[in-house]
Amino acid sequence: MQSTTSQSKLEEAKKIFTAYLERKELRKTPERFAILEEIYRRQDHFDVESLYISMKSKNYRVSRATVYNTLDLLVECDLVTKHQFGGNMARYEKSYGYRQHDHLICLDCHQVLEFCDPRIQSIQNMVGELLQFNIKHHSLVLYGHCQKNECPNKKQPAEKKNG
Amino acid sequence: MQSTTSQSKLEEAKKIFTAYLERKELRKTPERFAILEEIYRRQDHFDVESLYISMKSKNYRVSRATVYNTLDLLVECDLVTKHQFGGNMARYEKSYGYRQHDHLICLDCHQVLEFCDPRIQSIQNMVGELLQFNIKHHSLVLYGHCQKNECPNKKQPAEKKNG
DNA sequence: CTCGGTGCAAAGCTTTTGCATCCGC
DNA sequence: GCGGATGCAAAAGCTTTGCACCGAG
Repeated sequence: MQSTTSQSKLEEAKKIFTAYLERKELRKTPERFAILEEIYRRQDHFDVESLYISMKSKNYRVSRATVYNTLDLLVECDLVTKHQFGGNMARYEKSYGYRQHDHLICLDCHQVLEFCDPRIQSIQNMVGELLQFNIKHHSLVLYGHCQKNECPNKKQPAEKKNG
Repeated sequence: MQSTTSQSKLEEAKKIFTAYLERKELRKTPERFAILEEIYRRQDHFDVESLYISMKSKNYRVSRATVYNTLDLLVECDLVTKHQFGGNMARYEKSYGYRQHDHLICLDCHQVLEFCDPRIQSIQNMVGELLQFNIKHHSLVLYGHCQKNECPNKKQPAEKKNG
């Protein structure tokens, strides 16, 4: 049962993006749609540079400026989500047709896992009510040590003083 | 009943920092303690530049390099917490003797509010158990529109198409 | 044809690094 | 006095901006 395949999500996303561009009276340039396609082909939490590189490596002629500009548009129409996972560089992921989720990041190998918990929505509602905020979105990230063998710091570094 | 005043928190923090420096065999330089004091005097969620500027304006001779270096040490011994609230620049706040809390940020005026909810701890525990992670800390930030009069975008811009 | 969008490179900002000097231990 | 820590400035890394050209409407 794949009622919504990766491909159909891309098609839906294109329609949404088109409608958004029309509503804002922005131009439907090939670069904008190429970037949207590249993003929906990806599965990871990517940064701007890696998206730029992967388009360049396919001989697509784009500039970083356009990638940044288009990402802003895609974030604004909710087709892409932007994250600040702690480094100095933003990370992005496609978000149309994917369940709302939060993230878990390994402090050692930096892998990113996803999880869902309905309580976050309740907290969001409750706090918004309590503090009189009209909450639009949230960011929850848990940081810890994973237990994979590939992970560089698998064994907890046991508090060594000077021996 | 102010069993722990702001002043006594600073004193406690100094002891913890001293112990930490000794344990790590690092030097107890005046700059390090001056930075700790300045941080514990502050009440806001500050960035490096504003901490640096406020020390400079008091004619204290410090460099950004030392501020960055010391902040790393303070974060490592849990006297200061580092946040990435979405911009490209990190924000910090003192954390010794203050209750664990999360943040709510106005998308318009960027004010930062704090709130507590015990359910976050449960989520953290549950997810760590489920995904086999040894979770060390988390970051939950809610973004929304506040309802203060001072706020620049007080009135919600009602989806205007073209007229 | 218009003027918004693009590519490229330069500039901007935050953070890190190199090196001579300084001072805690 | 030794070697870690500091101050300063230069460099690095991510993002934004300026400008001439291009192409969507």
